[in-house]
Amino acid sequence: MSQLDHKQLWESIADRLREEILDGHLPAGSRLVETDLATRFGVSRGPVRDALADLSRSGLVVDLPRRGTFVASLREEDLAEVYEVRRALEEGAVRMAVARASEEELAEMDRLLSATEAAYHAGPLPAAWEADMAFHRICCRMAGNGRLVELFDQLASQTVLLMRTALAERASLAWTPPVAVHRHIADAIRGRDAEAAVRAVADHYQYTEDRLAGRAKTE
Amino acid sequence: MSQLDHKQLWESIADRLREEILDGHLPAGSRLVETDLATRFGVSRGPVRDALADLSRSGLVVDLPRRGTFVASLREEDLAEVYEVRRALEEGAVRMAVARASEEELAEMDRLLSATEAAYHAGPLPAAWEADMAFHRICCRMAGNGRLVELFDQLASQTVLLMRTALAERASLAWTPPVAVHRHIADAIRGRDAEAAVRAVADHYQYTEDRLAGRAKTE
DNA sequence: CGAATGCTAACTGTTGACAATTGCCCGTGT
DNA sequence: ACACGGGCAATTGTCAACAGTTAGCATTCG
Repeated sequence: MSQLDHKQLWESIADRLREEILDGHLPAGSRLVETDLATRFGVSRGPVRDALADLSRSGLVVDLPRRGTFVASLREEDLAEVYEVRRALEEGAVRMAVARASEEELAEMDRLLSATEAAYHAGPLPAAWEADMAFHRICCRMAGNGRLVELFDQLASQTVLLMRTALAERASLAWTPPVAVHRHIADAIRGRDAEAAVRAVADHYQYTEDRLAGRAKTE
Repeated sequence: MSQLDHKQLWESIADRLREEILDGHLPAGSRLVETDLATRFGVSRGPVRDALADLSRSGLVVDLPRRGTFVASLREEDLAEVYEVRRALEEGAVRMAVARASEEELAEMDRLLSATEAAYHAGPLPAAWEADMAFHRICCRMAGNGRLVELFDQLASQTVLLMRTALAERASLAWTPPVAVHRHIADAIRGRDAEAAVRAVADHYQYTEDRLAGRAKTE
């Protein structure tokens, strides 16, 4: 594992920035000045530019030419877009997972499912959301399609940022992960029932979208 | 439209490189030396790096750290991956398109459909493939989801590169766009029948995958 | 007093150069 | 003849500097 520790400089920077954005340390709309970041990380502007380009690809920052890069401030229509694409992706993912999931992966899925329930009952919501996302991720990984996982990860980070910014504006958006629905998905995959799995994912997202739309209206 | 003609330098370079890769002028596996490209385009290495990073995001080139960037040489398993993700994405896309497609977009779709048939009957296959891809693209655009279109475009360029490299190795992979299946999809969208549209897309990709798998076996 | 214009400061896009690492080639030893 | 090791060229990663552009502010004119 000598080729793996050779992490490119801009990757480390991107990781740290991503972390600071997702944990709210860098609020949405913040301006990211290349020079400042360069001095802060003790490097030149080159790697910083690369890191920002990567974050821009992930949709965590927006890059206005000649004007600078800012932490993305995603709106509710973005939330809807992200969820729509995630639904399409995950419906396909579980169909593939039904055909390919290994026993180890199924066990891992069960473990994450229990973790979600535990976090849900324990109380602190952020932990539950993290577990929720991990469950969705394993669903995509079980599809055995690297490109699909990559796209999901992009959408996942956007979801996290979205939840944070949306939540900062309106606490009423807070939600609890639907563990019961997750279990439907898990059961369908374990039972190798493709149609049921797809339907379970569709229900899941239908529920989520309805919920968000409902909240938006009641506000 | 004074802000649109200010195309970033690296964008123009990326466009030209993408073109040369997709039309086969730069064969798969070619080494792309930053210095050479810089002198060739009359710019510095900076914009070239940005352009290569963008192409790397699209999956058209692979970037080995400290070793260089090469035109991606995609294999048959990559083809399978790309088609799987495209299927998932487009199934979702047509479901949204059924709910949102405007009359103008439907007309555009019909136009592209006719163009595909015309190109198919005219003879030159590359033109037919181009029309085929344009049809798929309008299906995604009708979904009214910018992120989805972006992801589709990435997968589309990979598909083109893939078809070219695969075809160079084995001429037996040549195929003709299934215009009849396209018409099924178009009819379902125009008829606002979501389930039929999804089924039509699924059939389309099932057909394509079977065909590719069959060819691979008979060879 | 408001709006338009010119100035200033700051930041990005781009450039050229330096340093570090990699792969290759050749010589040497077995 | 072949494997191994050292030196060399080539190429990337990184850095510092320059020039163009943009936003903000003061000034001036109507």
